[in-house]
Amino acid sequence: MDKSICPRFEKAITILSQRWTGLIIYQLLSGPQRFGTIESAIGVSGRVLSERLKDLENEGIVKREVFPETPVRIEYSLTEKGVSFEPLMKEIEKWSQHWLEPEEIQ
Amino acid sequence: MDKSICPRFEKAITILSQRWTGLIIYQLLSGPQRFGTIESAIGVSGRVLSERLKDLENEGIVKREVFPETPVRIEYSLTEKGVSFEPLMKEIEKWSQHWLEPEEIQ
DNA sequence: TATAATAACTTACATAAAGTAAGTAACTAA
DNA sequence: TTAGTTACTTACTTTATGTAAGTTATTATA
Repeated sequence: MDKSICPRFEKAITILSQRWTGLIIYQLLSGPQRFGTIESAIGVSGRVLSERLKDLENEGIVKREVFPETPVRIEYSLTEKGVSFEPLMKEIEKWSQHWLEPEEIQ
Repeated sequence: MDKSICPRFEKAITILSQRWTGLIIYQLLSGPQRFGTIESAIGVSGRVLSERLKDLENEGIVKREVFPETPVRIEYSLTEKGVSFEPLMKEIEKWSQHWLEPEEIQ
């Protein structure tokens, strides 16, 4: 190995390269959401979603808030650091609209 | 499932969420490179690199060129579609420099 | 009082993806 | 004839993810 890649860049792309992470952040950009909503919106399994949300919380990207109602309501939302992914997501959107044809997907 | 996410966006983020894909594209942005160079630059295993390069060729993102020297030289480079990832990579770089501290990385 | 419902997980197990290291092909140099 | 070089491929192991059932906590319903 001979890695000359900036470690900060590498860390960032490692976060985004984790399966589901990008979609979770993208989904939360539309506002705070519950576990089950994210799960069905992006089609991730509960097992992995649970794992990812913990990781993202540890990274300071996602915030978890408990509302002691019945049944309990838990909302996930983006921190400032999480919201800062917006320009990047816009770039992905822009790229996809320019370079991907609807018919050639899948 | 209830997916209301734009399929083009989803496809784009699926490409980027594949482990190593982003780093391979980033690495090739600095110019055409050989298999072994990419392998050691980003630290991916040959087995997976081989797989990813084929995928990226099929997506029209990477181009493979054979030079019949001895030993044979094969160069991988980005197509126009591949180069178009540059602004996106710049955004990742920008984000990482703003939001990641060097000391907190691994 | 017992049962059911709901949300957010967690656990156990199965399948898929990625890592490791040895092997192959094609060619030249020693 | 043997060794070296590059770009892979193959067989096998380890890790990640998917699936589906189970758990916890709380209230509503029969």
